Amino acid sequence: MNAMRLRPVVRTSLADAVFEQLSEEIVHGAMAPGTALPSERALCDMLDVNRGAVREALKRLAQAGLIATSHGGGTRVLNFRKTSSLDLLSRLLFRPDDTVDLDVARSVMEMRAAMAPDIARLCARRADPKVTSRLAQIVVEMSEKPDDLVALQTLALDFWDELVTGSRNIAYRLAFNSLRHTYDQLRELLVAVMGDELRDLASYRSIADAVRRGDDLSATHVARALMERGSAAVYELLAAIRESDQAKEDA
Amino acid sequence: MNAMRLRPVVRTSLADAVFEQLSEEIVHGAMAPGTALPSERALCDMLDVNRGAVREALKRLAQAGLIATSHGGGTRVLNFRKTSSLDLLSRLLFRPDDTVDLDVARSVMEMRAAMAPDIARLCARRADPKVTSRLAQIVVEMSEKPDDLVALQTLALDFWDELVTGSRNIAYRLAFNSLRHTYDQLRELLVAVMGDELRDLASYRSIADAVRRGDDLSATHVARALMERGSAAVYELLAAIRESDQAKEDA
DNA sequence: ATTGGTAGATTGGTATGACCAGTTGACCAT
DNA sequence: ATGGTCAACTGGTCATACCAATCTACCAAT
Repeated sequence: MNAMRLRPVVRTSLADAVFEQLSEEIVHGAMAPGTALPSERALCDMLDVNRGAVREALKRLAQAGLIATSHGGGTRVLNFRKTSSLDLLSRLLFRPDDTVDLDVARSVMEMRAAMAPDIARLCARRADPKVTSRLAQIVVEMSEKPDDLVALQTLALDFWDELVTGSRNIAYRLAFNSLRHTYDQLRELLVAVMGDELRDLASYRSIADAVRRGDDLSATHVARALMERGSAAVYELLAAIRESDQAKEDA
Repeated sequence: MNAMRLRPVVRTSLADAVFEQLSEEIVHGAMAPGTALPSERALCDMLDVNRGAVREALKRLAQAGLIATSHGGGTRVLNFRKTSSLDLLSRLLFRPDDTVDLDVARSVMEMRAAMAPDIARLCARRADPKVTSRLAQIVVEMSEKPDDLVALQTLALDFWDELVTGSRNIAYRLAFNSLRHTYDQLRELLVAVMGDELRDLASYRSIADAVRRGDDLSATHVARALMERGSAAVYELLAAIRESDQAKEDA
């Protein structure tokens, strides 16, 4: 009986908690680039933790491109739009009030739509038997549960994961990781509206076939069409949400 | 007189030095995912630094998606191909012997070629007067030094930076940062071979005009053609290097 | 008026040693 | 086979120094 469905308990270290607070403050609080952070010792007092925890958090912030420290000169906030990498995306997705930032969601959909056709193209050019058979297998699994949207969503993500692997492009590989991580936080919200894309088994099969044949043109075009279906639906949803938010604001 | 051309001296903190060593070991040494790292105390002995420095470095590695720590359970190496973000790209570009990893270089060129047309498209749809005037200004500056390839390269990067800003897509914005950072390390190597692209002032002007007019189709097509010119040249160079390496290996 | 020097306060960087808190595995009782 | 216990190990937290770079303000020399 799996009825109890338990989730792992989350333990958060102090350094991680400090990182969360400060990164939130930087990306969502209005800390202008160039602003000086409080000194490490001051942060210790404010947060009531020891200096080691603060320093570990600051190192992470620096690694994420959010701050820059200089020995003796203090710590400053950077313009993360210029210095951060894609992994920041998932932190930008939710606003402090836990609502979704629609611009971020739109950005993700746009980028995946641009990347997917090229990923399919490269995969068709370079894929090895291992990848093609994995793709075929995923298509089979999709065909076995044509009505389980949640399962289809997972399988579709695995499908794209495999395509990315087959594209042998490390930049796509790393970018995909960040996009997927961000998208994962939207899955529940999008699973229904993207139903048309997820149920389009013919397209997935067509891509898998094109990859097997090495037909990069076909893979590109089918992938583009597939992306456009899902994207269009999502853009409509985002527009609808935007309107409804607007209405609330007017009230 | 700027003849002496001095560069800032680099100071490296202990934590940063530890981070460099460990990350290098993980991405280029053959540390299989799942491998356990030595304990923090063991690393202190091996590296002859205090534990704080080690922990700060480990926090950075975890932030970069290279390792995962569990309280009491040790620290393990992750599969960075699945857990890292684009900012790892610049670390992958150079091999331990300081030669360029050609696959990484190719990946960067491929991704920029796929992103650029869509960035131009979105910018044309959304650009505001500030962006369009900045673009026009950059084109003017490019026209003023049509033979200074190094200057043109910088201006071209600024041009694309501005297009990315105008696209109002935060995902592109962050991805571009990482790609640019990686590309910057290749600038000297590529400036000559990409001369055709960099000197193609007509295309840059055409894109800037299309953006101003809001002509997204035109912006897309010109950008695609522009990218293809440079990419083709670079792919030829990479193939040539590969052959020459092969020849050396046979000798 | 500009340049260069100095001293003190402030800030980040390093070091040590201790203790808390989970994990693991071996051993044992049931 | 299951669950309990304990010792060893590993990461997490803490307090307290002290070193090293910087900033500021003030001062001296040119």
